[in-house]
Amino acid sequence: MSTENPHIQSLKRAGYRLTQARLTVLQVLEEERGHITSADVLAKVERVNPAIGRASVFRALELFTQLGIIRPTYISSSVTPTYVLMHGGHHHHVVCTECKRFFEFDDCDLEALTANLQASLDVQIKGHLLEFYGLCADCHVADGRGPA
Amino acid sequence: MSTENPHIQSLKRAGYRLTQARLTVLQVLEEERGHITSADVLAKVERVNPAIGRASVFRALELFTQLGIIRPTYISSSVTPTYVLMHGGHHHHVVCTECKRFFEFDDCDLEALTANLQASLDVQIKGHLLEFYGLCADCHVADGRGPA
DNA sequence: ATTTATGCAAAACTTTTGCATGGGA
DNA sequence: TCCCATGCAAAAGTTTTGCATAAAT
Repeated sequence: MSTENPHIQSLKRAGYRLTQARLTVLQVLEEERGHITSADVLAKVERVNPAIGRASVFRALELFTQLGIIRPTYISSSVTPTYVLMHGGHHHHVVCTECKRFFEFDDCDLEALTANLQASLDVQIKGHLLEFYGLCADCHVADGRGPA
Repeated sequence: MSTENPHIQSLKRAGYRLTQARLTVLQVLEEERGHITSADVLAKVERVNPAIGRASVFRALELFTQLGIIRPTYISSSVTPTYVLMHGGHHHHVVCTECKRFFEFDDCDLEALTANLQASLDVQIKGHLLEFYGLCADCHVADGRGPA
């Protein structure tokens, strides 16, 4: 992870220090291709550098969220949040509500809507979250749902 | 909350019993116009009917999520999930990341994208969640962010 | 009548906080 | 050197589970 890394730039630009804890959390997030839970981040950070404390991991996740480097989302019915690294501001999912698997896509074509909302509500929009829910190919074959 | 309530219909149709706990949680969710945290649901349910236990509230939230009646999401940098009732499949927000206020809108124009995804991924899409994040008029006036 | 769903209370986790100390800038 | 950020460990929350009982159908 070089110093030219855009997320590291975000940290520096905002005046935060480039500490071992923050850099390691960022490294773990970048090694993860999709979503990752806080528990997984904790485990992987510990594996990379056991000297880093849990609290610092949570503090980094919170800071990164504030800075827009990651976005916490829900992809399952569970209560454990997952984090996604924001690359270029676009990262979306189609989540199967049955098996919880998800598919990613980047193209969302929301520029017009964004411009519209900014004008009508007088807000500065910095990002968005778009998720579709439904049944994946495997699950929409036979789906009789009911009480266990 | 009448028996014709579509969410109650969903429960019945799926073969689940219409219990006090479930109906009360649903009532609380319907009284809430926007997002609500589990803690708030717990508190409001307790206010309406103190005889209902916490566990049942969580069980209801999980069941409703499975049935697509509500959707857990993240709207702040915190780690507490919030739940939104899904009305008619369209209900969106612009959330101010600073003051957490949010604005609603219904028009999202995602039909083309939906059709596209269904075809390319072979999924049956049943709904979607779209949220924009940014700064509201009050908050984008003076915002110098940085280390405390 | 049959079961499903419940309430309770304890257990299991997860996340946050306070504070003395270390490490970036 | 300065003071931001850390690690530690305990506290504070939150969510889940097991089980006997209540209450929907």
